[in-house]
Amino acid sequence: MVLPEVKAGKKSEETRSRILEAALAVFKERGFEKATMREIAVQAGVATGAAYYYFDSKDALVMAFYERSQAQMHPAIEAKLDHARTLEERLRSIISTKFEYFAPNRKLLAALSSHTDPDHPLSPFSTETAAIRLQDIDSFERAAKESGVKLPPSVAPYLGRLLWMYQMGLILFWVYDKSDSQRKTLLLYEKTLKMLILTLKVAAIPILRPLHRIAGELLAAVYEDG
Amino acid sequence: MVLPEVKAGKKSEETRSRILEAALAVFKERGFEKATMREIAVQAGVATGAAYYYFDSKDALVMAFYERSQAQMHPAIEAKLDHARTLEERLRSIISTKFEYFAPNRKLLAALSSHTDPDHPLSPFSTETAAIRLQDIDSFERAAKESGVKLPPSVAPYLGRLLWMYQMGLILFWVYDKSDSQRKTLLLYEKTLKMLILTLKVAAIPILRPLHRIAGELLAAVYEDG
DNA sequence: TGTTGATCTTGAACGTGTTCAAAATAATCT
DNA sequence: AGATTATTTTGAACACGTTCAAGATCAACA
Repeated sequence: MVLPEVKAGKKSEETRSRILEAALAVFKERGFEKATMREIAVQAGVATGAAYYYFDSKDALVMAFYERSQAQMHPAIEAKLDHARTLEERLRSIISTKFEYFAPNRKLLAALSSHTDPDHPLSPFSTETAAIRLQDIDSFERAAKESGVKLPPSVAPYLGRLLWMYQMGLILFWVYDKSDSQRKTLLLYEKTLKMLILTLKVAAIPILRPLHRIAGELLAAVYEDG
Repeated sequence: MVLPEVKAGKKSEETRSRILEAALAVFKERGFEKATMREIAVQAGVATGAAYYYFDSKDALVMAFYERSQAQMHPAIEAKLDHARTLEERLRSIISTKFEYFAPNRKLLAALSSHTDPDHPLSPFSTETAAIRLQDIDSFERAAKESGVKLPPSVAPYLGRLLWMYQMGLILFWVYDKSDSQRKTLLLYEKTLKMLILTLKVAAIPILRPLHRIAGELLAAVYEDG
């Protein structure tokens, strides 16, 4: 018995993607929570159980969307990173790509960011989303490294993860931003990015040394194994 | 028709609290998600529907626990604030009280912090939890004000809310902290508190002026109405 | 082609949170 | 007390996500 996802089959693959498309359509119409598996199945022209033959759960449908998104975004991000110069430009390459790509499905993204529990499959911190997360963190690491930003060795190793966290916070804010056209998020994005760059610039002044030391100790301990 | 919560009745009040106690017991035994309303009702010696006569939903049971906790913690916190001197001591008064009080129910707290959606009743950002949140923010404001910390007027008005956010982050980390005895949280608490105090101390140096300006603009815009 | 085994499809059934009409009980009024 | 109203209690029923045994379809091979 071969797992359906792995199989190269044609008909099967078509049914699977018909179910996924139906799901995304129903999610868009009703929102994730109000969407029912029965309606998704009907929309896809299959029995309820069929959806579960191709996807483990309702959550798994969102996960499939997330994985597909990442597969499309990641190469685009890597390409943009090639042509960016400053750290600011690099960070913008990553973050803006995500905003633009997810914009049509901003509300569906809530299903992916609404869970803080690292054990929940859809949490940004779960093992299920680990592959995507690590890929993203890599991009941030590359952005930082190649832009030649200088940081004390006690915090430098964590910069990729910290920048990923920063971006996650922006996205979270965005998902629930009720201001027109999410203008508050745009503001948060612009201002915090400026602050970040500025902070890195002044980070080297001697009076901030003790802060670096404590931050380094903290990061080492918190990230020690997980 | 008088709402049952408002009524001063004796028998009724007793049933209500028996249901709440049963709920907390079952939550503790099975965890919030695996606990069923039917088991809670049985444990309380009532029919399933009775739980819904006294509480709007399963979530509402957690909310009742949260409100009861706050009713007990808030006076304790205010009292401790009377005897604290430095800002650090004041912040410790608030935060440590919460950790100590919630420790026996740490995992149940996950039901309260697992939702980032401000529209979810149990979210720390929801209108349902607003009363508790505002009370807490008041404590932080008082702590900051009375300790005479000097901040530029562009960011000073937001200090209470920012400190509340900081504490919320600590609690969130704590709830999911899998290290033995949550030692990572303790570390995060100690180090970040030191960093916070240190940051406020050096905040006045001229080179950081631009950061204050941007931060002020950001906070004003983000908090403009909500 | 007929047979066998893998793949796919079905829809009934389960346990869940929740609702609600009906019944039981308590409180109030005449 | 008796009647009337308000409060409390019940448990069956609903819609949901999910499971699964049974059947239908397809692929490979003799």
